[in-house]
Amino acid sequence: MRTARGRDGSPSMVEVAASAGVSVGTVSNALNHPHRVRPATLAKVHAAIEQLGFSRAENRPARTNPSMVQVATVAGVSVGTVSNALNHPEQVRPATLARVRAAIEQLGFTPNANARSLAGGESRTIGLVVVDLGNTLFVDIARGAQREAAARRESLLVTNSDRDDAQQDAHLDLFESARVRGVVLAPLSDPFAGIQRVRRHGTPLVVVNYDDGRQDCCTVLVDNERVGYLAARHMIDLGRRRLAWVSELNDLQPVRERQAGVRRAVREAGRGVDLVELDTEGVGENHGDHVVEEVLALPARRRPDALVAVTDILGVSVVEALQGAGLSVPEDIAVMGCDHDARAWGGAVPLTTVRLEGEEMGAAAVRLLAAEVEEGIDHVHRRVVVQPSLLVRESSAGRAPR
Amino acid sequence: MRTARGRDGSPSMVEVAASAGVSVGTVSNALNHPHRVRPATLAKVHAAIEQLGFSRAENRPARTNPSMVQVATVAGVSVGTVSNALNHPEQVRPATLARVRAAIEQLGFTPNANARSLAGGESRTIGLVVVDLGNTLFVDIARGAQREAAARRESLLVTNSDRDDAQQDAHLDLFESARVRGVVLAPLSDPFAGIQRVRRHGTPLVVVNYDDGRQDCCTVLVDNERVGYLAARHMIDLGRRRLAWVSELNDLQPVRERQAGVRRAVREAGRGVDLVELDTEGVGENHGDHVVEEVLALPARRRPDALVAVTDILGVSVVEALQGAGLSVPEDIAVMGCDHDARAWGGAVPLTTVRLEGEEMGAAAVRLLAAEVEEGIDHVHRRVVVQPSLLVRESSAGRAPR
DNA sequence: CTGAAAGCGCTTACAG
DNA sequence: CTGAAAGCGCTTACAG
Repeated sequence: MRTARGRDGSPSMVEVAASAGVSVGTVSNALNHPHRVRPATLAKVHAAIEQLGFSRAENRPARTNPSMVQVATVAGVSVGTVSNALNHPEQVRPATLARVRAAIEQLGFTPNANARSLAGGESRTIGLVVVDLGNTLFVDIARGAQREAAARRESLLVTNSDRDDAQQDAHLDLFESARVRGVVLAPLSDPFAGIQRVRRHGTPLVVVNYDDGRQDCCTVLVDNERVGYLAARHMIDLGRRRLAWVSELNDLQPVRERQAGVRRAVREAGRGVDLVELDTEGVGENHGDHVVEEVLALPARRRPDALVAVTDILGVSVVEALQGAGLSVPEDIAVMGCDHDARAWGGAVPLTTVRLEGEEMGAAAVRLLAAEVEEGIDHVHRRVVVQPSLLVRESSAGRAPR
Repeated sequence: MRTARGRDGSPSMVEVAASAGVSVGTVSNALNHPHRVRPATLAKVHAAIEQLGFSRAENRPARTNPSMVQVATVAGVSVGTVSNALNHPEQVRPATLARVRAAIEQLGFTPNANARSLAGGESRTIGLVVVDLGNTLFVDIARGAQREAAARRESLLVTNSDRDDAQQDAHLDLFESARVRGVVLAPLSDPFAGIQRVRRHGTPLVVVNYDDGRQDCCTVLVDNERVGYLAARHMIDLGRRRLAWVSELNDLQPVRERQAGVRRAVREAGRGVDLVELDTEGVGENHGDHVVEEVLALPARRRPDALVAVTDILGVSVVEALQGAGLSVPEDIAVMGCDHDARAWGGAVPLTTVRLEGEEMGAAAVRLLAAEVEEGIDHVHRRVVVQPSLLVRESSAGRAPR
């Protein structure tokens, strides 16, 4: 078993505690708040400290990183050569390189990125400000951005604005003051102000998942029209003929676009396929109930045989309400959602959905950022539209034969 | 409507596109890949560019942040005074302060945090390395850490190691090279190597959600024994008498501890309450089926009336399997999970669970880090155990009367 | 291939 | 209360 020793081999508090026959917490108190410890115990602890030669100073070394000057001294070269060994090793004689690397290893040298960025005038980190890490889509975006950044030998730093505009601004400023190479923003609402905030400094910026229609910066978007189209088309392909679009009727861009896609699929299908649009007055976990009442109130021949919900959360809610009313899914009514939201994965009937490909979105954002950095003054903002994909599960297609 | 103009009022590509009657993409192509654009269109775009006085250089200003020297010049003071205005405003005469602030505002000055950290020798950002952002617990931890950091006027930067030790190491090094004030690590597995990696530089470090038993650093832990105890105790309080512990039988610390808590609750309940322990051979989405078969195979008088699953994911799986077998939850058998995992929120029957209080854990970690920074050489590592709490929902208590 | 020196944008004693 | 100057730890031309 490894024992808990300081790097110089001095005993740790764990060993003191063991030797004194008390808990580590008691040792801590004995050192910091001796009045909280009974005199007898205090004596035992001090005896153990004495015996083991324990010293707090050795136990927790002061924070100190060796600098390039020290590396240079140990290696017997100049600071410039250490820098070259780090950044342009091909320009350094192999023997020298070896000496420098040995010194780096020996001292445990970790370059100071702040000094590096200051002197070199560039940073290799990208900042990602995300509206809600509780939503799977944004975790996927972060994952994809991370992957693409790593492939380009850049680091990704994430920040969660948690649906708060003030935090979002603070995080944009944070990355600006860190002089990151660029910022990816997945905003809560119209990011106009945020964009200005970043761009007035000329910092490259990519906005993800929000189309402000202005093209002030590069953008990565979901083709939401296609989300709706894929969903409705799937139901039609399964032979369903009376579709219902289940959504809150609001003006949010993604909602409108998905609805348009559903309508197009129904239109393309021609006669024989109908569409009814049902308002849930909300997209929360319980908003399925209301819609299901509406569905059941319809005369049998007009009752839909397929429900497409605007989100997975809503879709799950609808499935539950249907089952609660004694209907079976998908036999009586097929149901699906949109988003591929992990919070909807636990349902009684696995929900068919349209997946948004967050990882691809995150990766595309980092690629756009890299392009903007490379192209410099010649850069022209682009928009990338990531295509969603259908994910068929039981709520539409039924249980696969085993 | 706001129009998309550069900060100097020059026209944007959007306006060029509108004026030429083409899409923004076409303008982009006309500028960057003229051969892709038909000559007639090209002419229209160039005419519009001519007419509007559009210039790419103005459209995307080169990246340039004003420095304190420029602020000082505009304000008519020295650089040191600007610095004081920023960091020790109480030491600056009000009139001077106002001039400096006006200059900062006018120039859009954002201090360079790298230079600041280098000169001042300290940073106000904390790094959080998290094992899996897809798991709600860690998102909650990040949220709590963020909140506590903000309250202390520090920034939190998050990194997702995505269950990959190599990434975890890379992220620890990243934060080390950024000379952050301290690091919070929620590790995948035994973090011994990672801890050494950070601590050899004396960087403050707090480990969350992993008890390595060595006390080399401050730690924030869940009381997993109590997780199990609360769960079993809840079932017993509801009048259930034949409990089953449903879990993969493995040696993971949290699993062992939760099991111990369940046993203690049953023991305390005395005669009349039994416990059977069922092995799921996995904790995935489908591992409930196997256990339910086992349950149904038991003679009626030994069949459990309450199942406690080690995780929510498993709990949801168990509920589904029971319902699939025609049993009702909680009437025939009450079920609950542990973790309060958002991925289990969509189930047909809302799952009773024991919540891990991730936000509190994240906040506690930042507090420990702050204490370590303040106490310096006198710091002694502490461990904070965060108490879980019971969250009662339908799967154990049934539907609340409406 | 290597070294000496300037400079990145700040903060912090220290004078005044 | 304000300014001049040193220095944080690097990178980058420029000499040699």
